[in-house]
Amino acid sequence: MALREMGLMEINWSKGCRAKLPLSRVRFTHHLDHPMVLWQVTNTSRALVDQFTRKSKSLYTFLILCCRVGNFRVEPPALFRGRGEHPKMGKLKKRIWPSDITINIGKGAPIPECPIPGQRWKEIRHDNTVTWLAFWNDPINPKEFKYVFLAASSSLKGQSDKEKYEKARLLKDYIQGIRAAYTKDFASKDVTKRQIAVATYLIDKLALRAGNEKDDDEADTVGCCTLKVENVEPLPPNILKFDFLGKDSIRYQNEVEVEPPVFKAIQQFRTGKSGGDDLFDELDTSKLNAHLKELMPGLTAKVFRTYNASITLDEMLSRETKGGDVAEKVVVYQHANKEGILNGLKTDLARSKKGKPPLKGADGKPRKNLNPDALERKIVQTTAKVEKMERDKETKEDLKTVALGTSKINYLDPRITVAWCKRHEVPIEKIFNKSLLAKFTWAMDIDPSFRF
DNA sequence: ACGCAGACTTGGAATAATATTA
DNA sequence: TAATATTATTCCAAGTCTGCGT
Repeated sequence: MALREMGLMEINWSKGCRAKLPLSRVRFTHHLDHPMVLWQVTNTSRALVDQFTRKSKSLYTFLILCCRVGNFRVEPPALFRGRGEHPKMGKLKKRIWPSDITINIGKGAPIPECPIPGQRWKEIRHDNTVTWLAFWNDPINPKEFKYVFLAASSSLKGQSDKEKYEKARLLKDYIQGIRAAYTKDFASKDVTKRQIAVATYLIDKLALRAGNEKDDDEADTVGCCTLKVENVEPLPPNILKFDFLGKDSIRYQNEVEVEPPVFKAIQQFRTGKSGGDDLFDELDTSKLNAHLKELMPGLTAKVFRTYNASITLDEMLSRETKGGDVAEKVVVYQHANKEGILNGLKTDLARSKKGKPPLKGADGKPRKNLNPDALERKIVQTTAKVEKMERDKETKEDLKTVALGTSKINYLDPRITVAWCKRHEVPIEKIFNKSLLAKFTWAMDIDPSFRF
């Protein structure tokens, strides 16, 4: 790939050039094993780089990674909100000072001046095995870290995004075997094996998250491995009724028909336990992922979400695109996208649009008292709004009520979309907005025949 | 095996920008 | 032209997963 496409530019770092660079915008680093200058790109700076590139005659000494930084501001002091019933809600999030911040720059690079007189950085590191530019401890939970990373549009992020989708594509070659294996293990004599099999099935079929252990000072939410007995109710003959708070304290409620052996296994995992006990008492995410890794190199629980969302989009697009003009094809895409979400990630992406996480305060304090008139008006207004939404939902087949963006960003291989656009002569700008286009630069030159 | 530090992705809510309607 | 609706962007919380020391 050409340097330029990777967001890289080689420049001559001779004396003449040095004076012209807006040094206030320049950060030195050494990612990608090159001595390199990190540069927040603006039109002016891009023009300058072009100028240097043209003029330079002697040997290059530096690479400029011409890309944006993601979050370059520390979070200001505030009251911590948290989501759901968070034990630390309302805690003061204190100010971050330079003396809290560790920065990561190239060896021998000039240390950026500390913006507050009389203070200094906590630490200067020279670690080119990581991608962060700076970090500090989270003032709410000092055991955790906040980082400054590159923006999603950077080549570094693009590369790992691509790797993520390549891994999901690899799962295609293994999925049949994996499904056959776990189906067989539903009835295994070994409890651990049986639990692994059922958990993998739920992750695959329902797109549940892995479910790491959580501390007591975090909101009480669960994922697959941390499901409790009370979260999964077996309704004979073979329905499982799920009800739990997942990521971001979003409620997951779903009744699904499952294979009889799965139903039987769940019943058996529940026996002799009380509601608050772990359903999968033999399991945690590291055991589960260790097992998945034996089935496919690099396989972990989250890969299933990516795989299932992307494969669904790919299949739907190829099945449903017949003819029609660009506008009609865009509708086909939106529809496929929506179905993809509903089939694969219905669990929370779509659901989250409707219900709110329970935020009930301890005292259920009512909001500011409105006078009855205002209240009345508000109710009428809201009711009208709801009615309008109902109508829209029907007439537009619910297309607009599902946010298509979210899954596009994280779960759907952009090459599926780009290739489909090329095959059907739909301008990619009809599908991706500006930041998605920037984020998915790496996918734009894909062959039209690409299939996930 | 296990716990924990560390680094990275995911995702909803708030806010800002832009388009549409009255 | 102002009010309102829609879409894009920012913010930062909350997950996943790895690797390391014991």
